Amino acid sequence: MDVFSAVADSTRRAMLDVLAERSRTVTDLVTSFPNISQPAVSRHLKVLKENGLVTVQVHAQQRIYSLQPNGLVELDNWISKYKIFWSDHLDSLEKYLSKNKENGEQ
Amino acid sequence: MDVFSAVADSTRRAMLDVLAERSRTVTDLVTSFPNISQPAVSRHLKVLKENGLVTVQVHAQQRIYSLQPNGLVELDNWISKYKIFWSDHLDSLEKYLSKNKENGEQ
DNA sequence: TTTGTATATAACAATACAGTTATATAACTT
DNA sequence: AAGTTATATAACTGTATTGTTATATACAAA
Repeated sequence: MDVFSAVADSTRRAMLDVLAERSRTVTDLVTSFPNISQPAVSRHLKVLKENGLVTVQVHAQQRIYSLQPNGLVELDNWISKYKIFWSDHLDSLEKYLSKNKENGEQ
Repeated sequence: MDVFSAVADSTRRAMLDVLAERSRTVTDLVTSFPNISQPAVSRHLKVLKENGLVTVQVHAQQRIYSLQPNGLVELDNWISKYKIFWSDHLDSLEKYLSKNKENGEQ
């Protein structure tokens, strides 16, 4: 599975959100996601790890998962190829902003 | 299906690449993707359209598909939430670049 | 050294998804 | 009008993915 599919799952994206607050053990995450079982959480974490989205620190029996940017950078690089296609939109935004500035409107 | 799943499919990403070169009819795209059938192409285009990744212009019996940035902007916005997590990496890149500049490389 | 805690993996079921062929729709051509 | 071209949709199939429960592993605690 690649990083695109890794973030395609909404549960995994929610897990990234939780990990963005702070690092968590698997048990912490199981508590944060009462809808799904512990094995399901572990497997999601495996996918996230395999795609450079989280790292693990071993701490006795606990595994502490942390957000890692690598996978997201890969996604960002992919998107950047297409950014030229929304320069028009940005231009429009710039025009809109400068026009309103002239008019004294926020 | 959301925009994350829309770009999770490698064929759809390849279609975006082809459309990034220039707008195409469905038949053009079918030619560009000899591995898959015309109905498969049409369904991929439907997914891309539903997620703001392409637009369609009707031209007689032909449909001309063009890349549209909306869906990609949505993805970019999502990623931007996490960009703070790779500021360290960017710092490293800056250091790397400035170091090589000093050394007269590249 | 037995019991408990934390996590991962195996095996399986249900669902989602991408592919196919066949067919429908709609516009152009003759 | 009849045939052709361009695209979409329907129905179906195979595979992938997510979830489950049961179990294995590995360390900690008593």
